[in-house]
Amino acid sequence: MPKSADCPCTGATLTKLVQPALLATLARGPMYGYRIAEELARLPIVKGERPDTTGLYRTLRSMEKRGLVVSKWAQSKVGPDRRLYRLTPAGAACLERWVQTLLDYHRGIADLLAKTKAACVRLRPSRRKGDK
Amino acid sequence: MPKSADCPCTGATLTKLVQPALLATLARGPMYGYRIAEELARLPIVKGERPDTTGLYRTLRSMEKRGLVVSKWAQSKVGPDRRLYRLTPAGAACLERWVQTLLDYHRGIADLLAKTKAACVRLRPSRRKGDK
DNA sequence: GTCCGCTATAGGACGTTATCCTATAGTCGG
DNA sequence: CCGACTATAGGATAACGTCCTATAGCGGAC
Repeated sequence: MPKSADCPCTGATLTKLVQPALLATLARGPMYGYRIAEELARLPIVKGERPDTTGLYRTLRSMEKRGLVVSKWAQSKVGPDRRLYRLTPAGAACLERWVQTLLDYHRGIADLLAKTKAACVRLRPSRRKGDK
Repeated sequence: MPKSADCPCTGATLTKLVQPALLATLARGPMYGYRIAEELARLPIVKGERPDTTGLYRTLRSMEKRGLVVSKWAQSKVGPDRRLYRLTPAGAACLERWVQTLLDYHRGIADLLAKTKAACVRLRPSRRKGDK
């Protein structure tokens, strides 16, 4: 997704499904990177393994540069300071655009799935006539 | 998706949804790049615009290197020669694995969509009490 | 008290992927 | 002959993902 002019929420690319997940998570209130990683790990889409933190932090920074989130340092009682991220109105608007994009993906993948299944059936007339 | 050891059909990444589309298209019979591009342009997932041909040709080459397809030159009566691609058994197996992966994506996106919608509702108590 | 592990953020390096621009070459119609 | 369409492909660059490493606070084990 070269051209960074348009947000991924326009559906320009399928990568970065992390972004809507991230925005949706931040919509529940301000949060910091490490915690967000834990939250994202629970999503079925990333199933289990916690996302690479380096990538996540970089994504957050780039989203801040694009005005979708803002951050400020906050103290912690149990460890090092945290960079607390908060959704901006632009981020909320972006999240709303994601709804349509995700609907498109959902339909598109359903279509692709149907075509893939059909292709598989066509490819394996393995067990034919008396197939039980 | 560094590690090229595992095929995208394992669900390692969301990029390259072109690949199942491509495999499903080739499952209907041998075809060449330019024509595949036309076919892909009809899919709802890429909606309208024909995919970048450079990327498509490179994807085909990499898939050949991975043994999913094989190619041979074929003459054309209406233009320059074409590189005809054909699915291999490995490619067919890959296509079958894609079914489960696409199912996972389908469910994952549905989940993400639900969470995104819920987040949007939470974010806009805009019109509240008497909202008509 | 020191080492180890957990929390928390981040840079460097590298490989992969996507896309823009350009090059090539055959065919056909005006 | 030149432009449009067909057909494939390299170069360059941007974007993205991930591995490795660095820093630093905190708490428990030994």
